[in-house]
Amino acid sequence: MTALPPPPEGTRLALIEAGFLLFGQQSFAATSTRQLAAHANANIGSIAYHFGGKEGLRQACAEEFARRLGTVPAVAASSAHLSKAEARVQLRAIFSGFVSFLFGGPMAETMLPFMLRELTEDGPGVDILYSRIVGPTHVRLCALWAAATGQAAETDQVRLRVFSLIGQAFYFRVGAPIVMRRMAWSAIGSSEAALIAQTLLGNLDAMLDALERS
Amino acid sequence: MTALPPPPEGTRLALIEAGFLLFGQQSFAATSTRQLAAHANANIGSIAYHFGGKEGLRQACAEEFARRLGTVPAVAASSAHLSKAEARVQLRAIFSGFVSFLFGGPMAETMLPFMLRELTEDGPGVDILYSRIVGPTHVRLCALWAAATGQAAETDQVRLRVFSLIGQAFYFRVGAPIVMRRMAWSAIGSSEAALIAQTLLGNLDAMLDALERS
DNA sequence: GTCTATAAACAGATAGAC
DNA sequence: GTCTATCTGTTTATAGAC
Repeated sequence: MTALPPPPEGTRLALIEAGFLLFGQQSFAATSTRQLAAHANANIGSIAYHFGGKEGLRQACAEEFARRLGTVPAVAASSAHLSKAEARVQLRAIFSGFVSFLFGGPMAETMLPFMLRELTEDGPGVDILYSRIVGPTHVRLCALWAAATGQAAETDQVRLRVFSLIGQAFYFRVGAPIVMRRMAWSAIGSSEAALIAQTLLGNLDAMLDALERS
Repeated sequence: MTALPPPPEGTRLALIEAGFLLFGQQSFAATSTRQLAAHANANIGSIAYHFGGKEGLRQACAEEFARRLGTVPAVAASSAHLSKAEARVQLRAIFSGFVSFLFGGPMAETMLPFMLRELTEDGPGVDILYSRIVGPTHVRLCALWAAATGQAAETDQVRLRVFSLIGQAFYFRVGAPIVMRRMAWSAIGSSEAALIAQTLLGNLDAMLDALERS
């Protein structure tokens, strides 16, 4: 078993936290090393010392993001011998947890905006996120979907269906500024997140029902 | 009837096109006025002359985006007296058109990345996009949804359901780097877009069926 | 390992010739 | 309307004291 990297501490950690916050809020390009150092109560030179430069800090943020996500209790590892009903229950639970993670999870505040930026800027975080988190998790979700519907897991159809499921939740996060206007919400707190989750779980049931009937 | 603003021409147009391309690809902050001028085959001073500065060019890009979207044949204006079946047909057509727009439309190449950036950077384009395009269109979609399901249109439930529908398509665009890896696609062309549309139209039917049965 | 001073490049805005 | 030269400020990276 390979040793996991140790969590960062001290100035190094403070700079990474500043990176999550500022890169996420303002984008990578718009954030200056002076701002980063100020938020971390460090000096400008410390960025070069610890990470080699601004780009190195970005990389370190992406790796720390993946490291922390890796410590979250993963979705059920095995779904080979689940009944349809059991698989549906698990899917609902995972999906519901995903919505909570997006809108209220402990990492949602700063780390998630950072990763959303990496995605839209096609930064180095995308590779790390996909290979360590999204890829493996998507495979497991496809297996669960297959167990819940009786379809074969590794088909384009199932993969796309699972992405469409994730996308519904994801949009409410990325498109939050738009959604909030239309819903006349001033923020998306726990009660708004509950409404969203309710809508999306309804969709999940509708999709599963439709596939079971056919 | 208020006169519509005339389409921009010449250097002004060239700068706006450069803005779509570069702001969309690199973000607003990462794009320099020199780059913009070079892509437009203009000089640096022309940005100040035509738009007052870099921020003014961004605003002009957002306005031009909305102006062009406004020339696209709008979704059916009236849906008051549609049967459930007719409303479903219209919803399917609009939704299918939305997927085509996202992945193959003439504006998809440069203007859409620009607006996605505006969304994640919460730029001035969001206001313009919402008030002129998204807001009115969402209202009409809710009316169609209501006609197709028998629900009342202007409820939180219907509004969120319609957003969840849009979000499915939207995700495939924003999360394209992720999706392409998992699907082993090198690009999302028309055949991949057709697969996505097929998946999402299946979801739409499943949702409508579920609501009709209840 | 921390911090400061400085260098070299680059930014956006502007004044003014044409 | 177009283009150039320049001003002023800021950027990242680095060298070197502590």
